[in-house]
Amino acid sequence: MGRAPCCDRANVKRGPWSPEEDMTLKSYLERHGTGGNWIALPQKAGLKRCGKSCRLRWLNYLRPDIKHGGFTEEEDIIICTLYNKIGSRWSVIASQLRGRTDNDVKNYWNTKLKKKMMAAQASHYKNITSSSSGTTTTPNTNLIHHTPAPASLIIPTIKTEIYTCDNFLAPSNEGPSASAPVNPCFMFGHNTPFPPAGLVGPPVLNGNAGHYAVSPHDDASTASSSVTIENSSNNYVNWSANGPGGDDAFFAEFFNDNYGYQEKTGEGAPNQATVAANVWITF
DNA sequence: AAATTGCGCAACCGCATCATT
DNA sequence: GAATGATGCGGTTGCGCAATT
Repeated sequence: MGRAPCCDRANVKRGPWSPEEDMTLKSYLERHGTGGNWIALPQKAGLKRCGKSCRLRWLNYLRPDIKHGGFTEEEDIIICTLYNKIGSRWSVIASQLRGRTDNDVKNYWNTKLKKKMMAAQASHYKNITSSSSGTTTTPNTNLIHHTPAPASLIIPTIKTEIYTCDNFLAPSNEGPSASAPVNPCFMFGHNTPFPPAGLVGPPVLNGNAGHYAVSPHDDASTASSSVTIENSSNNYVNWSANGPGGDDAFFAEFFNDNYGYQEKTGEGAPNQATVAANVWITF
């Protein structure tokens, strides 16, 4: 047996609210407040509506200081950022935007912003592929895209993903695994197309170590370089290049040339490049 | 001009969580 | 601790309008 409905559907009005109903509800709430009980409110206010419907109407439409439409670029960024971070928790996202309701943000995302973001992604990907050598390559959906993000829509990705060198195992060696982290097919996998579309290379993989990235100048038999991409509020790329022939300079140059990362200078930040803008990652 | 399609938005539904008894 | 009721939330639906055919 299902749960009993919150109100008698046969005796409540449904569908769009009339201006008279709006006025009745608004004036009642302004005079008495909710009284802590939405279920009893419609009867007290003289409305033939379900309490839940009254609550929704008030929160999404009648409440003072509600804004409708006209989302700004700044709001777009906040929504995208938070959606990346926490997913579809619209009430939390809406709470960060003055005058916006969860319903409004949800509708805006589903009807406009999602498409806008996807179009921006597609455009950015197209730019990358069109600037490559002209050979046709299969789009790599795990490719990591880097700045600059499309000027019209910067998508700050807050999702924290830390990849260590072990995440770059070659598909041919390891095969897909449900529990394995997403292989970004960066530039260190065995038998993965390299360079990825639009990028130049090649660093080569140390075949013995299997998991490690090494520069073309490293001694592949002994070097054990690794790269960590930390994509969070303190976006940066880390690398280490240990062992004989380990080539820090190569990685510094590689990230600078291909992604616009600027190597940090000074003590305390060796082997680390800060990202000039936000990192944009497609999974 | 009429029919069709697509879009935006308000509202509804049902489940999850919280509060009270 | 269990049962019950109220509230909050996210997914979905359906209507009205505009654009397109």
